[in-house]
Amino acid sequence: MTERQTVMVVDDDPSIVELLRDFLENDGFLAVTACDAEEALEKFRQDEPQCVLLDIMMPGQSGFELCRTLRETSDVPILFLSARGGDVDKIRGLGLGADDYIVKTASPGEVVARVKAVLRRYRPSRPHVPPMLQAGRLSLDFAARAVYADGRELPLTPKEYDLLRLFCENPRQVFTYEQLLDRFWDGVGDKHTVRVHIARLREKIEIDPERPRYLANVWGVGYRFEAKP
Amino acid sequence: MTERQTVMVVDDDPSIVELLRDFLENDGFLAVTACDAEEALEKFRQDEPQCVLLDIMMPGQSGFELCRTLRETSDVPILFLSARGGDVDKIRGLGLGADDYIVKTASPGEVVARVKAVLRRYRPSRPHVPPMLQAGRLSLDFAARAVYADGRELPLTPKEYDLLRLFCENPRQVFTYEQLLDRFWDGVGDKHTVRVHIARLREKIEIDPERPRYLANVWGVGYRFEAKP
DNA sequence: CCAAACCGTCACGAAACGGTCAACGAACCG
DNA sequence: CGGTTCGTTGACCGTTTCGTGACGGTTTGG
Repeated sequence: MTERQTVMVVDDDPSIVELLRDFLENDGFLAVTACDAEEALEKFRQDEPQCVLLDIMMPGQSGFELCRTLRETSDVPILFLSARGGDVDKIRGLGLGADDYIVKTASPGEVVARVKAVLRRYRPSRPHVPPMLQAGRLSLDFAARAVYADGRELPLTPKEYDLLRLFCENPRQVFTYEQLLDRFWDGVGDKHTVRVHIARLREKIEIDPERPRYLANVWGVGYRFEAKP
Repeated sequence: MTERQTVMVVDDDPSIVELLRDFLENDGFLAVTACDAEEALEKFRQDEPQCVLLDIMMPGQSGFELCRTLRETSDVPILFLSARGGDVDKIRGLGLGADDYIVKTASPGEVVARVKAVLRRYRPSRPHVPPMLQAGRLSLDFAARAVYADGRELPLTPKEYDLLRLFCENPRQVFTYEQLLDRFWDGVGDKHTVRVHIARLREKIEIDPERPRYLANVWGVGYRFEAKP
Protein backbone atom coordinates (compact mmCIF):
# COMPACT_ATOMS: atom_id res chain seq x y z
CA MET A 1 0.00 0.00 0.00
CA THR A 2 2.47 2.62 1.14
CA GLU A 3 5.15 2.86 -1.45
CA ARG A 4 8.77 2.31 -0.52
CA GLN A 5 10.34 5.11 1.42
CA THR A 6 13.32 6.87 -0.06
CA VAL A 7 16.32 7.98 1.96
CA MET A 8 19.13 10.05 0.57
CA VAL A 9 22.68 9.59 1.86
CA VAL A 10 25.21 12.35 1.27
CA ASP A 11 28.83 11.72 2.12
CA ASP A 12 32.10 12.13 0.28
CA ASP A 13 33.43 8.81 1.60
CA PRO A 14 32.17 6.07 -0.75
CA SER A 15 32.69 3.33 1.79
CA ILE A 16 30.34 4.98 4.26
CA VAL A 17 27.81 5.63 1.54
CA GLU A 18 27.87 2.01 0.44
CA LEU A 19 27.66 0.68 3.95
CA LEU A 20 24.60 2.76 4.74
CA ARG A 21 23.02 1.95 1.42
CA ASP A 22 23.33 -1.77 2.16
CA PHE A 23 21.75 -1.46 5.56
CA LEU A 24 18.98 0.82 4.39
CA GLU A 25 18.06 -1.39 1.47
CA ASN A 26 18.18 -4.39 3.72
CA ASP A 27 15.46 -2.73 5.73
CA GLY A 28 13.30 -2.08 2.72
CA PHE A 29 14.25 1.53 2.04
CA LEU A 30 15.14 2.89 -1.31
CA ALA A 31 18.56 4.53 -1.02
CA VAL A 32 19.70 7.45 -3.13
CA THR A 33 23.28 8.53 -2.75
CA ALA A 34 25.37 11.57 -3.50
CA CYS A 35 28.97 12.41 -2.75
CA ASP A 36 28.80 16.18 -2.85
CA ALA A 37 26.31 18.99 -2.36
CA GLU A 38 25.70 19.62 -6.01
CA GLU A 39 24.84 16.05 -6.80
CA ALA A 40 22.71 15.94 -3.68
CA LEU A 41 20.61 18.90 -4.72
CA GLU A 42 19.98 17.46 -8.12
CA LYS A 43 19.01 14.05 -6.85
CA PHE A 44 16.90 15.61 -4.14
CA ARG A 45 14.79 17.38 -6.71
CA GLN A 46 14.58 14.28 -8.81
CA ASP A 47 13.85 11.58 -6.26
CA GLU A 48 12.13 13.53 -3.51
CA PRO A 49 13.42 11.43 -0.63
CA GLN A 50 11.47 11.35 2.62
CA CYS A 51 14.63 11.74 4.66
CA VAL A 52 18.20 12.95 4.21
CA LEU A 53 21.36 11.72 5.91
CA LEU A 54 23.97 14.41 5.69
CA ASP A 55 27.67 14.38 6.38
CA ILE A 56 28.89 17.62 7.92
CA MET A 57 32.38 17.62 6.53
CA MET A 58 32.42 17.54 2.78
CA PRO A 59 34.63 19.03 0.10
CA GLY A 60 32.98 22.06 -1.49
CA GLN A 61 29.72 23.08 0.09
CA SER A 62 29.55 21.77 3.65
CA GLY A 63 26.67 19.83 5.13
CA PHE A 64 25.56 22.93 7.01
CA GLU A 65 25.28 24.95 3.87
CA LEU A 66 23.53 22.19 2.03
CA CYS A 67 21.07 21.90 4.88
CA ARG A 68 20.28 25.55 4.63
CA THR A 69 19.75 25.25 0.90
CA LEU A 70 17.42 22.30 1.31
CA ARG A 71 15.48 24.11 3.99
CA GLU A 72 14.71 26.91 1.60
CA THR A 73 12.39 24.69 -0.29
CA SER A 74 11.65 21.68 1.84
CA ASP A 75 10.74 20.39 5.26
CA VAL A 76 12.30 17.03 4.68
CA PRO A 77 13.74 15.55 7.89
CA ILE A 78 17.51 15.92 7.95
CA LEU A 79 19.89 13.84 10.05
CA PHE A 80 23.47 14.93 10.44
CA LEU A 81 26.41 12.60 10.44
CA SER A 82 29.61 13.66 12.08
CA ALA A 83 32.98 12.11 12.81
CA ARG A 84 33.36 13.84 16.17
CA GLY A 85 30.80 14.35 18.87
CA GLY A 86 31.51 18.01 19.36
CA ASP A 87 29.33 19.34 16.63
CA VAL A 88 26.01 18.80 18.30
CA ASP A 89 25.96 22.21 19.95
CA LYS A 90 26.97 23.84 16.75
CA ILE A 91 24.02 22.32 14.97
CA ARG A 92 21.62 23.49 17.61
CA GLY A 93 23.12 26.91 17.72
CA LEU A 94 22.84 27.32 14.01
CA GLY A 95 19.14 26.69 14.16
CA LEU A 96 19.36 24.71 11.00
CA GLY A 97 16.30 22.65 11.61
CA ALA A 98 18.15 19.38 11.87
CA ASP A 99 16.04 16.52 13.11
CA ASP A 100 18.69 14.30 14.57
CA TYR A 101 22.39 13.99 14.94
CA ILE A 102 24.46 10.85 14.72
CA VAL A 103 28.16 10.28 15.37
CA LYS A 104 29.83 8.05 12.86
CA THR A 105 30.97 5.66 15.57
CA ALA A 106 27.35 4.56 15.75
CA SER A 107 26.64 1.20 14.16
CA PRO A 108 24.88 1.24 10.79
CA GLY A 109 22.00 -0.55 12.47
CA GLU A 110 21.62 2.34 14.86
CA VAL A 111 21.61 4.80 12.02
CA VAL A 112 18.79 2.92 10.36
CA ALA A 113 16.90 2.88 13.65
CA ARG A 114 17.22 6.65 13.92
CA VAL A 115 15.98 7.06 10.39
CA LYS A 116 12.93 4.98 11.20
CA ALA A 117 12.30 6.99 14.33
CA VAL A 118 12.40 10.27 12.47
CA LEU A 119 10.13 8.95 9.74
CA ARG A 120 7.67 7.72 12.35
CA ARG A 121 7.57 11.14 13.89
CA TYR A 122 6.92 12.73 10.55
CA ARG A 123 4.54 10.19 9.15
CA PRO A 124 1.41 11.37 10.97
CA SER A 125 1.82 14.71 9.32
CA ARG A 126 1.86 13.00 5.99
CA PRO A 127 -1.84 12.90 5.19
CA HIS A 128 -0.59 15.69 3.14
CA VAL A 129 -2.37 17.21 0.25
CA PRO A 130 0.48 17.16 -2.19
CA PRO A 131 1.47 20.37 -3.85
CA MET A 132 -1.49 21.21 -6.01
CA LEU A 133 -1.09 23.52 -8.87
CA GLN A 134 -3.98 25.78 -9.61
CA ALA A 135 -4.48 27.22 -13.06
CA GLY A 136 -7.81 28.81 -13.64
CA ARG A 137 -10.46 26.13 -13.73
CA LEU A 138 -7.85 23.37 -13.61
CA SER A 139 -5.90 21.85 -10.77
CA LEU A 140 -3.09 19.35 -11.05
CA ASP A 141 -2.15 16.80 -8.45
CA PHE A 142 1.43 15.92 -9.29
CA ALA A 143 1.68 12.99 -6.94
CA ALA A 144 -1.38 11.37 -8.43
CA ARG A 145 -0.72 12.54 -11.97
CA ALA A 146 -4.32 13.65 -11.93
CA VAL A 147 -6.00 16.70 -13.36
CA TYR A 148 -9.28 18.14 -12.21
CA ALA A 149 -11.55 20.58 -13.95
CA ASP A 150 -14.28 22.04 -11.77
CA GLY A 151 -13.78 19.18 -9.36
CA ARG A 152 -14.13 16.47 -12.01
CA GLU A 153 -11.13 14.33 -12.76
CA LEU A 154 -10.12 14.39 -16.40
CA PRO A 155 -8.98 11.17 -18.06
CA LEU A 156 -5.72 12.25 -19.66
CA THR A 157 -3.26 10.07 -21.50
CA PRO A 158 0.39 10.16 -20.37
CA LYS A 159 1.50 12.50 -23.14
CA GLU A 160 -1.41 14.79 -22.51
CA TYR A 161 -0.64 14.97 -18.83
CA ASP A 162 3.05 15.66 -19.43
CA LEU A 163 2.25 18.42 -21.86
CA LEU A 164 -0.36 20.00 -19.65
CA ARG A 165 1.93 19.92 -16.65
CA LEU A 166 4.70 21.71 -18.48
CA PHE A 167 2.31 24.34 -19.72
CA CYS A 168 0.67 24.87 -16.34
CA GLU A 169 3.99 25.21 -14.60
CA ASN A 170 5.03 27.89 -17.05
CA PRO A 171 1.99 30.00 -17.71
CA ARG A 172 2.23 32.44 -20.61
CA GLN A 173 5.60 31.03 -21.56
CA VAL A 174 5.71 30.23 -25.25
CA PHE A 175 6.99 26.77 -26.13
CA THR A 176 8.12 26.25 -29.68
CA TYR A 177 7.43 23.06 -31.57
CA GLU A 178 11.13 22.31 -31.38
CA GLN A 179 11.24 22.70 -27.62
CA LEU A 180 8.25 20.44 -27.17
CA LEU A 181 9.65 17.83 -29.53
CA ASP A 182 12.99 17.95 -27.74
CA ARG A 183 11.36 17.48 -24.39
CA PHE A 184 8.70 14.88 -25.09
CA TRP A 185 9.72 13.20 -28.31
CA ASP A 186 13.51 12.86 -27.89
CA GLY A 187 14.02 15.54 -30.48
CA VAL A 188 12.65 13.47 -33.34
CA GLY A 189 9.17 13.98 -34.60
CA ASP A 190 6.91 16.19 -36.56
CA LYS A 191 5.23 19.46 -35.67
CA HIS A 192 2.06 17.87 -36.80
CA THR A 193 2.24 15.35 -34.01
CA VAL A 194 2.36 18.16 -31.52
CA ARG A 195 -0.67 19.77 -33.09
CA VAL A 196 -2.76 16.66 -32.81
CA HIS A 197 -1.88 16.26 -29.15
CA ILE A 198 -2.72 19.86 -28.46
CA ALA A 199 -6.03 19.39 -30.20
CA ARG A 200 -6.87 16.37 -28.08
CA LEU A 201 -5.83 18.16 -24.94
CA ARG A 202 -8.07 21.05 -25.84
CA GLU A 203 -10.92 18.66 -26.40
CA LYS A 204 -10.62 17.74 -22.74
CA ILE A 205 -9.67 20.89 -20.88
CA GLU A 206 -11.38 23.62 -22.86
CA ILE A 207 -14.97 24.58 -22.33
CA ASP A 208 -15.36 25.34 -26.01
CA PRO A 209 -12.54 23.56 -27.86
CA GLU A 210 -13.36 25.53 -30.98
CA ARG A 211 -12.38 28.70 -29.20
CA PRO A 212 -9.54 27.65 -26.89
CA ARG A 213 -8.88 29.92 -23.94
CA TYR A 214 -6.21 27.95 -22.13
CA LEU A 215 -3.97 26.54 -24.81
CA ALA A 216 -3.32 29.39 -27.17
CA ASN A 217 -1.51 29.04 -30.44
CA VAL A 218 1.31 31.44 -31.21
CA TRP A 219 1.36 31.64 -34.96
CA GLY A 220 4.40 30.15 -36.62
CA VAL A 221 6.06 29.48 -33.28
CA GLY A 222 4.25 27.14 -30.92
CA TYR A 223 1.85 27.26 -28.01
CA ARG A 224 1.28 29.09 -24.77
CA PHE A 225 -0.83 28.43 -21.70
CA GLU A 226 -3.10 31.12 -20.32
CA ALA A 227 -3.53 30.58 -16.60
CA LYS A 228 -6.18 33.27 -16.32
CA PRO A 229 -8.10 32.96 -19.51
CA MET B 1 14.17 43.95 5.47
CA THR B 2 11.40 41.47 4.78
CA GLU B 3 8.25 42.79 6.30
CA ARG B 4 6.23 40.65 8.67
CA GLN B 5 4.19 37.98 7.04
CA THR B 6 0.47 38.00 7.58
CA VAL B 7 -1.57 34.86 8.13
CA MET B 8 -5.34 34.76 8.31
CA VAL B 9 -7.11 32.24 10.54
CA VAL B 10 -10.76 31.46 9.88
CA ASP B 11 -12.64 29.32 12.38
CA ASP B 12 -15.90 29.67 14.22
CA ASP B 13 -14.41 28.35 17.44
CA PRO B 14 -12.81 31.31 19.26
CA SER B 15 -10.60 29.10 21.40
CA ILE B 16 -8.93 27.60 18.36
CA VAL B 17 -8.55 30.98 16.74
CA GLU B 18 -6.88 32.41 19.82
CA LEU B 19 -4.62 29.43 20.26
CA LEU B 20 -3.36 29.67 16.72
CA ARG B 21 -3.00 33.41 16.94
CA ASP B 22 -0.75 33.06 19.95
CA PHE B 23 1.47 30.53 18.29
CA LEU B 24 1.66 32.40 15.02
CA GLU B 25 2.52 35.70 16.69
CA ASN B 26 5.06 33.92 18.81
CA ASP B 27 6.79 32.95 15.61
CA GLY B 28 6.80 36.46 14.28
CA PHE B 29 3.73 36.31 12.09
CA LEU B 30 1.00 38.86 12.02
CA ALA B 31 -2.28 37.08 12.64
CA VAL B 32 -5.62 38.22 11.28
CA THR B 33 -8.67 36.32 12.43
CA ALA B 34 -12.24 35.84 11.29
CA CYS B 35 -15.01 33.62 12.58
CA ASP B 36 -17.12 33.32 9.48
CA ALA B 37 -16.81 33.53 5.72
CA GLU B 38 -18.16 37.02 5.38
CA GLU B 39 -15.77 38.52 7.88
CA ALA B 40 -12.99 36.53 6.28
CA LEU B 41 -13.63 37.95 2.83
CA GLU B 42 -13.65 41.48 4.14
CA LYS B 43 -10.45 41.10 6.11
CA PHE B 44 -8.85 39.27 3.26
CA ARG B 45 -9.34 42.25 0.99
CA GLN B 46 -8.20 44.61 3.67
CA ASP B 47 -5.11 42.90 5.04
CA GLU B 48 -3.97 40.84 2.07
CA PRO B 49 -2.54 37.94 4.06
CA GLN B 50 0.15 35.77 2.50
CA CYS B 51 -1.54 32.61 3.72
CA VAL B 52 -4.99 31.47 4.89
CA LEU B 53 -5.86 28.82 7.48
CA LEU B 54 -9.40 27.68 6.85
CA ASP B 55 -11.75 25.57 8.93
CA ILE B 56 -13.89 23.30 6.81
CA MET B 57 -16.92 23.19 9.06
CA MET B 58 -18.35 26.61 9.69
CA PRO B 59 -21.82 28.04 10.11
CA GLY B 60 -23.01 29.75 6.96
CA GLN B 61 -20.69 29.42 4.02
CA SER B 62 -18.45 26.39 4.46
CA GLY B 63 -14.69 26.43 4.14
CA PHE B 64 -14.97 24.78 0.74
CA GLU B 65 -17.17 27.51 -0.61
CA LEU B 66 -15.03 30.23 0.87
CA CYS B 67 -11.98 28.63 -0.73
CA ARG B 68 -13.66 28.73 -4.11
CA THR B 69 -14.55 32.35 -3.61
CA LEU B 70 -11.02 33.28 -2.65
CA ARG B 71 -9.66 31.38 -5.61
CA GLU B 72 -11.67 33.49 -7.97
CA THR B 73 -9.48 36.44 -7.26
CA SER B 74 -6.35 35.15 -5.60
CA ASP B 75 -3.62 32.54 -5.65
CA VAL B 76 -2.98 32.86 -1.92
CA PRO B 77 -1.92 29.56 -0.34
CA ILE B 78 -4.80 27.97 1.57
CA LEU B 79 -4.47 25.36 4.32
CA PHE B 80 -7.52 23.46 5.48
CA LEU B 81 -8.24 22.57 9.05
CA SER B 82 -10.50 19.66 9.80
CA ALA B 83 -11.72 17.84 12.86
CA ARG B 84 -11.72 14.47 11.17
CA GLY B 85 -9.12 12.94 8.90
CA GLY B 86 -11.55 11.71 6.29
CA ASP B 87 -11.82 14.90 4.31
CA VAL B 88 -8.52 14.64 2.58
CA ASP B 89 -9.88 12.82 -0.43
CA LYS B 90 -12.73 15.24 -0.68
CA ILE B 91 -10.34 18.12 -0.89
CA ARG B 92 -8.36 16.47 -3.62
CA GLY B 93 -11.41 15.53 -5.56
CA LEU B 94 -12.82 19.00 -5.41
CA GLY B 95 -9.68 20.32 -6.99
CA LEU B 96 -9.99 23.35 -4.82
CA GLY B 97 -6.36 24.19 -5.02
CA ALA B 98 -5.73 23.59 -1.36
CA ASP B 99 -2.08 23.71 -0.46
CA ASP B 100 -2.14 21.59 2.63
CA TYR B 101 -4.49 19.85 4.95
CA ILE B 102 -4.20 19.58 8.71
CA VAL B 103 -6.23 17.62 11.18
CA LYS B 104 -7.07 19.54 14.32
CA THR B 105 -5.42 16.93 16.50
CA ALA B 106 -2.12 18.32 15.22
CA SER B 107 -0.24 20.45 17.70
CA PRO B 108 -0.29 24.21 17.17
CA GLY B 109 3.45 24.02 16.66
CA GLU B 110 2.92 21.68 13.78
CA VAL B 111 0.37 23.98 12.25
CA VAL B 112 2.87 26.81 12.35
CA ALA B 113 5.48 24.55 10.77
CA ARG B 114 3.11 23.78 7.93
CA VAL B 115 2.40 27.43 7.42
CA LYS B 116 6.10 28.08 7.14
CA ALA B 117 6.50 25.21 4.73
CA VAL B 118 3.78 26.51 2.47
CA LEU B 119 5.17 30.03 2.54
CA ARG B 120 8.60 28.69 1.71
CA ARG B 121 7.19 26.86 -1.27
CA TYR B 122 5.45 29.92 -2.54
CA ARG B 123 8.11 32.46 -1.92
CA PRO B 124 10.54 31.53 -4.66
CA SER B 125 7.79 31.06 -7.19
CA ARG B 126 6.36 34.50 -6.59
CA PRO B 127 8.96 36.62 -8.28
CA HIS B 128 7.67 35.14 -11.48
CA VAL B 129 7.33 38.51 -13.07
CA PRO B 130 8.60 38.01 -16.55
CA PRO B 131 11.31 40.28 -17.81
CA MET B 132 9.40 43.06 -19.48
CA LEU B 133 10.76 45.62 -21.82
CA GLN B 134 9.16 48.99 -21.52
CA ALA B 135 9.12 51.43 -24.40
CA GLY B 136 6.83 54.35 -23.96
CA ARG B 137 3.27 53.15 -24.16
CA LEU B 138 4.39 49.68 -25.20
CA SER B 139 5.67 46.75 -23.19
CA LEU B 140 7.06 43.51 -24.53
CA ASP B 141 6.96 40.16 -22.79
CA PHE B 142 9.63 38.11 -24.50
CA ALA B 143 8.72 34.80 -22.91
CA ALA B 144 5.14 35.12 -24.07
CA ARG B 145 6.02 36.81 -27.33
CA ALA B 146 3.36 39.30 -26.44
CA VAL B 147 3.14 43.06 -26.85
CA TYR B 148 0.93 45.33 -24.83
CA ALA B 149 -0.16 48.87 -25.50
CA ASP B 150 -1.62 50.57 -22.45
CA GLY B 151 -2.03 47.14 -20.90
CA ARG B 152 -3.97 45.75 -23.87
CA GLU B 153 -2.43 42.88 -25.76
CA LEU B 154 -1.82 43.58 -29.44
CA PRO B 155 -2.35 40.81 -31.99
CA LEU B 156 0.90 40.90 -33.94
CA THR B 157 1.99 38.57 -36.69
CA PRO B 158 5.38 36.84 -36.32
CA LYS B 159 7.19 39.24 -38.63
CA GLU B 160 5.65 42.22 -36.92
CA TYR B 161 6.70 40.97 -33.52
CA ASP B 162 10.24 40.22 -34.64
CA LEU B 163 10.59 43.66 -36.17
CA LEU B 164 9.14 45.46 -33.19
CA ARG B 165 11.35 43.57 -30.80
CA LEU B 166 14.48 44.54 -32.67
CA PHE B 167 13.45 48.16 -32.77
CA CYS B 168 12.46 48.30 -29.11
CA GLU B 169 15.72 46.74 -28.03
CA ASN B 170 17.64 49.37 -29.94
CA PRO B 171 15.83 52.63 -29.52
CA ARG B 172 16.93 55.50 -31.76
CA GLN B 173 19.21 53.15 -33.65
CA VAL B 174 18.67 53.41 -37.39
CA PHE B 175 18.23 50.16 -39.26
CA THR B 176 18.74 50.27 -43.01
CA TYR B 177 16.57 48.33 -45.42
CA GLU B 178 19.53 46.12 -46.14
CA GLN B 179 20.08 45.32 -42.46
CA LEU B 180 16.44 44.47 -41.97
CA LEU B 181 16.33 42.33 -45.09
CA ASP B 182 19.47 40.52 -44.00
CA ARG B 183 18.05 39.81 -40.61
CA PHE B 184 14.46 38.87 -41.33
CA TRP B 185 14.35 37.92 -44.99
CA ASP B 186 17.58 35.92 -45.38
CA GLY B 187 19.06 38.76 -47.36
CA VAL B 188 16.70 38.38 -50.28
CA GLY B 189 13.76 40.69 -50.77
CA ASP B 190 12.63 44.13 -51.69
CA LYS B 191 12.69 47.38 -49.76
CA HIS B 192 9.07 47.63 -50.57
CA THR B 193 8.33 44.54 -48.54
CA VAL B 194 9.88 46.21 -45.53
CA ARG B 195 7.78 49.31 -46.04
CA VAL B 196 4.57 47.36 -46.09
CA HIS B 197 5.43 45.59 -42.88
CA ILE B 198 6.33 48.82 -41.20
CA ALA B 199 3.03 50.25 -42.30
CA ARG B 200 1.13 47.32 -40.88
CA LEU B 201 3.06 47.58 -37.64
CA ARG B 202 2.27 51.26 -37.36
CA GLU B 203 -1.38 50.51 -37.92
CA LYS B 204 -1.27 48.53 -34.68
CA ILE B 205 1.11 50.35 -32.37
CA GLU B 206 0.66 54.00 -33.29
CA ILE B 207 -2.09 56.14 -31.88
CA ASP B 208 -2.38 58.00 -35.14
CA PRO B 209 -0.80 55.83 -37.85
CA GLU B 210 -0.90 58.76 -40.26
CA ARG B 211 1.54 60.63 -38.06
CA PRO B 212 3.79 57.91 -36.63
CA ARG B 213 5.61 58.80 -33.41
CA TYR B 214 7.23 55.46 -32.62
CA LEU B 215 8.41 54.11 -35.94
CA ALA B 216 10.11 56.99 -37.67
CA ASN B 217 11.33 56.91 -41.24
CA VAL B 218 14.86 58.02 -42.03
CA TRP B 219 14.71 59.30 -45.57
CA GLY B 220 16.56 57.17 -48.07
CA VAL B 221 18.05 54.98 -45.35
CA GLY B 222 15.59 53.01 -43.25
CA TYR B 223 13.73 53.25 -39.94
CA ARG B 224 14.31 54.15 -36.33
CA PHE B 225 12.35 53.56 -33.14
CA GLU B 226 11.60 56.42 -30.74
CA ALA B 227 11.21 55.03 -27.25
CA LYS B 228 10.08 58.38 -25.87
CA PRO B 229 8.02 59.83 -28.66
C1' DC C 1 8.61 75.07 -60.10
C1' DC C 2 9.61 70.46 -61.85
C1' DA C 3 11.19 65.90 -62.19
C1' DA C 4 12.96 62.10 -59.95
C1' DA C 5 13.35 59.38 -56.12
C1' DC C 6 11.13 57.89 -52.19
C1' DC C 7 7.33 56.65 -49.08
C1' DG C 8 2.57 55.05 -47.63
C1' DT C 9 -1.75 52.69 -48.68
C1' DC C 10 -4.70 49.35 -50.57
C1' DA C 11 -6.20 45.11 -52.62
C1' DC C 12 -5.31 40.55 -54.29
C1' DG C 13 -3.49 35.85 -54.80
C1' DA C 14 -0.21 32.48 -53.32
C1' DA C 15 1.84 30.03 -49.77
C1' DA C 16 2.35 28.70 -45.14
C1' DC C 17 0.09 27.34 -41.15
C1' DG C 18 -3.23 25.27 -37.92
C1' DG C 19 -7.28 22.32 -36.91
C1' DT C 20 -9.94 18.16 -37.71
C1' DC C 21 -10.95 13.53 -38.92
C1' DA C 22 -9.84 8.93 -39.94
C1' DA C 23 -6.90 5.06 -40.22
C1' DC C 24 -3.09 2.27 -39.04
C1' DG C 25 0.26 0.14 -36.03
C1' DA C 26 2.55 -0.29 -31.46
C1' DA C 27 2.26 -0.92 -26.67
C1' DC C 28 -0.28 -2.49 -22.93
C1' DC C 29 -3.22 -5.44 -20.08
C1' DG C 30 -5.69 -8.98 -18.61
C1' DC D 1 -3.75 -14.40 -27.44
C1' DG D 2 -7.69 -11.12 -28.07
C1' DG D 3 -9.07 -6.60 -27.02
C1' DT D 4 -8.23 -2.01 -25.77
C1' DT D 5 -5.78 2.25 -25.35
C1' DC D 6 -2.44 5.32 -27.08
C1' DG D 7 0.55 7.61 -30.39
C1' DT D 8 1.69 8.70 -35.06
C1' DT D 9 0.84 9.69 -39.80
C1' DG D 10 -1.73 11.25 -43.92
C1' DA D 11 -5.38 13.84 -46.30
C1' DC D 12 -8.37 17.69 -46.37
C1' DC D 13 -10.03 22.36 -45.52
C1' DG D 14 -10.41 26.91 -43.53
C1' DT D 15 -7.58 30.71 -41.87
C1' DT D 16 -3.70 33.76 -41.38
C1' DT D 17 0.18 35.73 -43.12
C1' DC D 18 3.12 37.47 -46.59
C1' DG D 19 4.85 39.38 -50.85
C1' DT D 20 3.65 41.93 -54.94
C1' DG D 21 1.85 45.43 -58.00
C1' DA D 22 -0.61 49.66 -58.77
C1' DC D 23 -1.49 54.20 -57.41
C1' DG D 24 -1.16 58.59 -55.14
C1' DG D 25 1.21 61.64 -51.99
C1' DT D 26 5.64 63.61 -50.24
C1' DT D 27 10.39 65.04 -50.11
C1' DT D 28 14.58 66.39 -52.35
C1' DG D 29 17.58 68.96 -55.16
C1' DG D 30 18.38 71.63 -58.96
